[in-house]
Amino acid sequence: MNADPVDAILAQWQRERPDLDVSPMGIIGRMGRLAKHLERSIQGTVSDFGLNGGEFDVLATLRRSGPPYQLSPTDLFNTLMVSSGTMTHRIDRLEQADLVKRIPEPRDRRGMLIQLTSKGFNTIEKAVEAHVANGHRLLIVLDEAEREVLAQLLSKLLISFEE
Amino acid sequence: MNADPVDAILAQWQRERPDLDVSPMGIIGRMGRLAKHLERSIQGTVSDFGLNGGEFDVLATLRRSGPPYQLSPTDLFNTLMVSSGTMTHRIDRLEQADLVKRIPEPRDRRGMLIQLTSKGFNTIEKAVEAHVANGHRLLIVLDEAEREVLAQLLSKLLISFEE
DNA sequence: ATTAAGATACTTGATACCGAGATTCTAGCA
DNA sequence: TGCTAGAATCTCGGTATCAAGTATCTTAAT
Repeated sequence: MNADPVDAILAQWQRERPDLDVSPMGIIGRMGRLAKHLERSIQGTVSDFGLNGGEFDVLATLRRSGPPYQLSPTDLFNTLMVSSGTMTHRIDRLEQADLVKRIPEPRDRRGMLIQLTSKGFNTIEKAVEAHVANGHRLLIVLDEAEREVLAQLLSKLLISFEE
Repeated sequence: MNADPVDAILAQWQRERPDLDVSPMGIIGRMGRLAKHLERSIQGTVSDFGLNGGEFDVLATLRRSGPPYQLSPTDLFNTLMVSSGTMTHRIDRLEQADLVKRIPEPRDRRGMLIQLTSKGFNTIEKAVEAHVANGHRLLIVLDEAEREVLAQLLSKLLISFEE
């Protein structure tokens, strides 16, 4: 049973504040650190394709939505949990790189649709493959059963937030 | 077996790219979303004490290190996984708010030690209590056994990153 | 004592993000 | 029809972050 940095943190709290049950930090702290590690690994993978993590997320969201590979900015920032201002900025950069284009929403003149260009499609196609391969590599330390249990527990927790 | 947003994402990929095994995204995607939710919840909790998430982390790290509640900036940014520039900025703000003070490291004139002030100590004492209470609330959907399993799996994964 | 190598902290410049506000438009109701 | 509430997008100002570079200092070897 190896120790990780969070075990040391919990031990410190136990010593300093024995009156507190800090066990939630065992989960929350690990989740925070893991998310940082994962984000850095993703960043490193997709930078080979000229993308950063946020840009990758936008392209991937459009790609997996299926033909004609277009979504509204509102759909995109709701899906990706960022502000509208952040999404405008991301779209600006992706449009400059000719990876997406803005087209007017025919049924609502306020709205826009963001569509993958063919260059964007080809880019995300390769980037996703690299991302998935990287994902398998990152999770190599967990066997199939452990991954299943972990995904299930994370899902349960996630549902409690998303309602 | 309720569904979460990530299940929908996996189903989309299955439809669009049946050649790819995107199962790692089931864990990585959930972890990313959960980390965002957790970060926002923490932010909301500690803002009652005039802190943001990063400032809370610094004060908590000093507090749990025990008397005399002082660490070097290098220890702090290594522990918290941020750059030295970020840590300089955080310390600047905390020092302005009279929550920490910089004192010269006696044995190394390059170095500084960051020490909790009594105001900083009192602030983090209350903030940690609120943070811990919030943590229990966030994890309420998991029973004791589930939390144990989750912490264990996260730890296993974390260790694979931190070596 | 001198020098070289490495450690430490800070500074700077660029980037990404958020929140609030401005603009434009739709939809529903009187 | 005319009006109002709200939606969709973008703009703007402020802040947090990182990476790279600078200055200072210690340590160890000569």
